[in-house]
Amino acid sequence: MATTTTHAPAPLLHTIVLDWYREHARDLPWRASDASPWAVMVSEFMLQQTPVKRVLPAYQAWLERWPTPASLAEDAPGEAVRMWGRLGYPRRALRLHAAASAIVERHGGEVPTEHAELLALPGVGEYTAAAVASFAFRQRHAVLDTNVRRVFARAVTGEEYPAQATTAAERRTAVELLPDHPEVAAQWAVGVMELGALVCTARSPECGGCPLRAHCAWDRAGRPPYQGPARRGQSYEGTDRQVRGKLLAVLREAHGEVPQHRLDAVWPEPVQRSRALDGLIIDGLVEPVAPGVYRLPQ
DNA sequence: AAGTCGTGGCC
DNA sequence: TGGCCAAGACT
Repeated sequence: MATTTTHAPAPLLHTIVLDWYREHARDLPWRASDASPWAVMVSEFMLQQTPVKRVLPAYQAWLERWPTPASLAEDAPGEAVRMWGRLGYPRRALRLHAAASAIVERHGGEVPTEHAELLALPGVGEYTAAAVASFAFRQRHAVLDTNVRRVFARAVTGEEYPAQATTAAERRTAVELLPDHPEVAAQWAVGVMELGALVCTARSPECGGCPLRAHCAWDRAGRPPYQGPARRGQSYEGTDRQVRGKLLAVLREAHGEVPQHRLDAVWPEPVQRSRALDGLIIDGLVEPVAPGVYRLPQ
């Protein structure tokens, strides 16, 4: 099947994005030339669904305490959960700790360089494996995060937002547009992401400052609003997630064992409270030490 | 494959 | 105000 190319020649797009990135890229610590692969991996875990601004201080503190996978693996998983603080989705802390252990066990303490090996680590999915391989090891991979998907949806497909789940067509676009040379591909990947983060944003894109405007299908079509199915929201008030958050906050700040009554105090409804606590235990975020006594996992 | 999983900031 | 969104992974 022949590939239909409706966008500008790829090499032109590459030049535009690389030039724009060189001029406008944020100075983020995990992009520094001396950032280790481990540092890049830590940043990617933290950036899964958490904004850059909130990640920055946590990232610095984390790497000061655990500058290598081995140093984290030697500590208790509960310490990782505590250091995670209020970044949200604390299972990521547990998975990062498990990934560090796997790196020690399977890779001699060095972050693996192969995409497949990265993908096999706990908490590392398609995106994170590609991101670490690209950003830390300067390899050629299609890096499809929410920013890149949005830029492609607009510039290539002419739609305001991508579909809920990543489609095969999106992967084809990403691969088709990937520069041949690995180092150029790595710069392209981070450049498109940055463009999505700073200019081609979800709510109020600044098309006036977009280097791709002349080549953007969505802009050419008059920037029609999103037509697809309603994107499901993330309700939070009154959910188990909220209760879990409150319970875990108590355990994080306790530095030791916590009696039942202190957990009971955070949520009045006993059935939901109990269900939330059970969920935390099942997830390994909380450890029961005796009847009615809990702590972070050791 | 649609749901679940935290937290905070923005308009 | 409250819904929407933020470098996803997992089941």
